[in-house]
Amino acid sequence: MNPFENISPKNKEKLMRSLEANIHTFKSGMNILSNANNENLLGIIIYGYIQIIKTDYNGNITIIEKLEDNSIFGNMISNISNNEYQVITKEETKVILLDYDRILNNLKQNSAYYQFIQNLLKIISNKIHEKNERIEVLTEKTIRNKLLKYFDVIKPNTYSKIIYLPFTYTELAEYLSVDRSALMRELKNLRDEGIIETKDKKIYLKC
Amino acid sequence: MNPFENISPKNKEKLMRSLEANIHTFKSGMNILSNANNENLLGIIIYGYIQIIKTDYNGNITIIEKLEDNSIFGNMISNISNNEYQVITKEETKVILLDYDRILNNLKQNSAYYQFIQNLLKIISNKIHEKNERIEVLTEKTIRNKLLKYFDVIKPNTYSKIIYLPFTYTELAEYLSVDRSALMRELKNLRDEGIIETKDKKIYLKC
DNA sequence: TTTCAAGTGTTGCAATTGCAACAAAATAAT
DNA sequence: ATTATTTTGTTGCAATTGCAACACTTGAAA
Repeated sequence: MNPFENISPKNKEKLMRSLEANIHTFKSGMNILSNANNENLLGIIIYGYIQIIKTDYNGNITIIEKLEDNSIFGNMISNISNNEYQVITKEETKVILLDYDRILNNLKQNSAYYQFIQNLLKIISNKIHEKNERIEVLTEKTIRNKLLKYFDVIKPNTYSKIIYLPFTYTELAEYLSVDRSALMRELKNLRDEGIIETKDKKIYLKC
Repeated sequence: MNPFENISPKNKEKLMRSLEANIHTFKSGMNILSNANNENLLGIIIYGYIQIIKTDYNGNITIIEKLEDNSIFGNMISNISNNEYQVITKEETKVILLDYDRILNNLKQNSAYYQFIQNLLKIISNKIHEKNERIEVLTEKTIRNKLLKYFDVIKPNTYSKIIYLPFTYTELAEYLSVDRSALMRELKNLRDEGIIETKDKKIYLKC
């Protein structure tokens, strides 16, 4: 969803000026926000592709989020409050950078501003929902149960039997936070036991 | 934080009327929202105590969230979209029930409404932050790393060496989604290796 | 004060998982 | 079209974990 939904281009410009927005274009491979750790930022991607990654003490990299056009990110919204996290452009990316506190405490109360706040609320509510789903999956104790819960969570409705993975299997292992080879093994077990069938990234639930 | 911060009692009443709020008082042990699964609800606790619990197919109960005065809950915000989840009062509890879609699409744009939206945004941002922290912890692969990451996440600042657990160890095992006895064993290992010291629910980090 | 429920602490054992190290297949880049 | 890189698929083995079954302690309720 676009954070500027139902806001005219003219009003958007005015709003951005009153919130003192900074617009930047970054080349691919740049580390955004590296020098802005103490500010409370909200970023909006106009176009491009960004990954929020985490580098732990061993140097292992985990992709936390992948963000495209119209996505929002920021200290409050994504987990980039400490320096293990980095916001990296993966191609040329244009972003609007806003001061989150200024958004929350803005005094100029016009309709474009309020529409903007409403839109943010919708987008963030949706983010919470996604995070709850991930927690639900991660809370399962075995890889098998993580997988089945994941299938359950992403299938379009209760009665769906077919799932199209939005991930590679490597990425799925990252999302479930399990070893990739162990994930492949468990998928094989599920196949052998006739619980699922797989064809590339298409999965049939047989129960 | 109170969702009605900076809103006068008078304006609060007016706002609640325009949003067609329902105010209910529930006795202890009631299952709120049991009959409202298809509506998109936002609840605000005026006073009382509520738990969001999850009952899985084996009948195991997990406490997802504990909510007290001024807390908010709802399909969009907490993960109560499917019927495995229940919102249970644990003592007499008074709540305001609002239609979330009505909040988001409200047309009566007055300052109390916008203050309310701003407050919700702050509260929800904070919730996201908490969920990100839980995901960070759950993503660690071993119990040891989950524990150390948890200590790192809840300690008041980078240089703190003392942690006061806000949980019983039983609840901590639930939060980390690991077997309780395995958690106790790992705590013992950490103690034996001189990495931590424990005294009831106080933990000293020795590194 | 006694009784009951909840939390803590421990252990052996089996099951699950991560790790390492491959080869083969599929994609992307030159 | 060829090369390089990423992804998939597999396996043995060691390490970690969950489970079950205890006893003991603490705290709340009767």
